[in-house]
Amino acid sequence: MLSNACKYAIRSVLYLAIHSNELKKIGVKAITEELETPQPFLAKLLQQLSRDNLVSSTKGPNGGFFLSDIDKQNTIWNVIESIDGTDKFDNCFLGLKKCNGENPCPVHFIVVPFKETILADFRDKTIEKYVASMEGTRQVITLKDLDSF
Amino acid sequence: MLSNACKYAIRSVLYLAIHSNELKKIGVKAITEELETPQPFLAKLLQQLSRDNLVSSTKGPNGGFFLSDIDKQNTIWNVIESIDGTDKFDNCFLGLKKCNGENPCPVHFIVVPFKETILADFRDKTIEKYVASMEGTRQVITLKDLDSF
DNA sequence: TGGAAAAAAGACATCATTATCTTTTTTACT
DNA sequence: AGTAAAAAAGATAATGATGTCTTTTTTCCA
Ligand code: FES
Ligand code: FES
Repeated sequence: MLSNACKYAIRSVLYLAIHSNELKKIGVKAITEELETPQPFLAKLLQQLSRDNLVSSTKGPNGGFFLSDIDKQNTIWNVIESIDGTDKFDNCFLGLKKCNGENPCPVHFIVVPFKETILADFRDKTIEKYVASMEGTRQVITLKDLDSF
Repeated sequence: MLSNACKYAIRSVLYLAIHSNELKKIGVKAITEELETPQPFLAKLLQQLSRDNLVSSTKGPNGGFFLSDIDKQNTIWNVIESIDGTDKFDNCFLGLKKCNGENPCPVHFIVVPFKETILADFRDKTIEKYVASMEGTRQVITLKDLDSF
């Protein structure tokens, strides 16, 4: 469904939402250590997210990445748009040209409710709200931050 | 989720289940035209399925692929095992090392019910039953076979 | 003002998936 | 027996995703 790149990106954004702010920036190195992702690869992804104004960054000593309050008003969906594009969400699970209820493949009516649920989650919640709801249910984005809340 | 290869394979098997039998074999060319898949690529996949006894075939004039009654007792899950392997079904949707309810990622409780539903569908229904239930609900595996039932 | 820290940018390398091409084997039919 | 049809097998190519390396730019701080 999502590429590795996109998974890394989403977890990075959530990580930054939880652990960073304008006053506490985090370097690529620290992020990759936490998320256990390849370092230069994640750097590229963060550059991309930065270009699309989904994360903020400053160069130089004590620089690093962080999420501003404005950044936190974006959604996971925006991250997916930036890294993977969202086309694939329209594809049929079994590879039919079109996914629709008129000519449904055998798993269509299993897949669509799932897709709608997760899509609503990604599209309608801001990063800020996303993180808030994670705290409530003790969900994690890295095994290392089990005790972060 | 599934690779293109696996999607092609699943649709081929279902296609053969519907349209072929010991007396009516179908060549690669005809199948690829129906399913709109790359011809030599699908040939490879059918070879693989044949090696794993998921489809039957005969060489020579009037030869081709078909599903025997025994073949129809297999499942979609067997096809996935043969082409993609089933490891990825255990992976976390957001790329965590492990997917489990103790350290769930933010979408874990959305993904798991879907996975269980579709997995049950793939694992517990024989191809034969699968096709039978398709007929009931007018589901398709190619836009071309809308009028096949 | 010089040096170091960090992101940004660009070029390059590796790998798996996807796809094609060619040759061989089997088999039916004349 | 000879020929043609079809799958089987093996070699090769193209593509995109993944990952790395090097250089440049920006910025802080001493
Ligand atoms: S038609 Fe296949 S998932 Fe909708
Ligand atoms: S932990 Fe992510 S899907 Fe289960």
